[in-house]
Amino acid sequence: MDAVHDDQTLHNEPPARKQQQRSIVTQKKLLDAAVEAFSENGFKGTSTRDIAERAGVHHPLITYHFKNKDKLWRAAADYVFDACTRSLTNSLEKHADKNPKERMSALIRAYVDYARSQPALHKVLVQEASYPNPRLDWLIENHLQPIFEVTFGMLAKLQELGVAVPGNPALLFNMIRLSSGGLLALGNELKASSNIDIDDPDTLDEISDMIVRVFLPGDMPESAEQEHPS
Amino acid sequence: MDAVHDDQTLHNEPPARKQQQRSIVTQKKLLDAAVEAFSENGFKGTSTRDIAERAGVHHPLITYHFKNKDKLWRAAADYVFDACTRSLTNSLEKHADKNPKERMSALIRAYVDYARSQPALHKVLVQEASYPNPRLDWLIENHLQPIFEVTFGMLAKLQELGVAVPGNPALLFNMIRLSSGGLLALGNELKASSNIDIDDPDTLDEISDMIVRVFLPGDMPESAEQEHPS
DNA sequence: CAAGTTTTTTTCCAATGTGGACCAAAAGTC
DNA sequence: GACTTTTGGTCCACATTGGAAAAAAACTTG
Repeated sequence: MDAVHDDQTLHNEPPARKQQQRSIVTQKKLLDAAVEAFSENGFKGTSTRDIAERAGVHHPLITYHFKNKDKLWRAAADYVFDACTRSLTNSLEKHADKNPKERMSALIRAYVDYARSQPALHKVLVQEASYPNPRLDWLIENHLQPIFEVTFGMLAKLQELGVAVPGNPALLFNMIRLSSGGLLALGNELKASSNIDIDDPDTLDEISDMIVRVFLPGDMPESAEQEHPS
Repeated sequence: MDAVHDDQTLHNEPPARKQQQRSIVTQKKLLDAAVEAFSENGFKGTSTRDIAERAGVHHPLITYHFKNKDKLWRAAADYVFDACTRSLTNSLEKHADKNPKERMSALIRAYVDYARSQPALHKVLVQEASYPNPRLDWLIENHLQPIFEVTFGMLAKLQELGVAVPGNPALLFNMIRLSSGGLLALGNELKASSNIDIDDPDTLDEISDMIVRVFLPGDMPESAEQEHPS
């Protein structure tokens, strides 16, 4: 009777019957619309009706599928950040045999690509970090913290090797994150103010290349070139 | 009868009498409140009543002083961006006799300091750049374009001198801008996610130092050390 | 196909937020 | 003391808000 209690969203009671295909489609449409709307207008500035309209769906379906606005926001955040984490993890696995600099370069590239396909990643964060609020805490605990810790370590290692610029690795990490995510979130502005077109695939190459060149200027030392998969 | 027609806001008819002190105070209170509210919740997500409440002022005074919400937004943007431009211009004048690298370093420092005192600078931009809209165009034309052009030139020069990292100067400029402005806009998040406290004055030093170290890694060549004030 | 379940549609609501108008009182200016 | 600027208090017509409820439709499963 209530999709909120399905496996897809909450795990209370096992559904007597499996979720229908059209239900999955509506949920996805709603999530996409929610991400778009929330990233444009923030949590407070977005109405559930606006989301439903963007999704091309009757608005009471939000109540049906996600219970309420807050839970919809969380589902939308999961949707975006889980995909991001998957994409980053994927890159790490794919380049597990490469040296640390190449691994980090690939990670940056993966992040840039994802931020391009989903600029909401950065926008939602700026929106929620604007003032202390429970959604921000939730976001940090559930999505940011895990990725950050891994990346801090990688960066610190690269600093030891003389590849990454020295200084507080946390600061370094956030500068990298903001340079890439921010550029792609400001797409509309950059085109008009700086003649940068993030829709041009070459621009993406240019961005990730420059980030690597700027933040990881050193070459890998010979000794560490081959071993050190840890 | 209508403060909107005063010199302070629009320049239609000269006021028969000079603006009263308390009027200036309320305008300032409203502008501060507007900046805060707009940067937190975006244009759409902010109500004039919310602004009036933050300012501790009866909401019809907004109509009186600024005519409507849109004009209030523009006045608030002027308020923030004019101060920023003043601060940057000031830094440039103050270091007019220094060499290009030192001049740019000081400029970055001035920007970091201003972004700290007014995180709305960055937030408002991300808010408005979220989707094409007339306020964004207005912002670019009236506030961003002028500063950008000057800075592009300075950066290109520094690239020629081998001080700044090579690559599209516009991209470089925006990365610098995002690294600094973004870090300070994400203050709430950074404290919780990365243990970075932007309220600590040392952190500000650390940030501007790292930006210089990262984006302007080269030393000034001997030859250009002394001359080249142009 | 028929019973039972999931999903969607339609309609409704009560609350409150919306930007803005209006005018009388108060405070300031000349 | 005449006049103007600024503020306080009130009101409005209306749109939007998140959400409830019930009936209709679509689908699944036996």
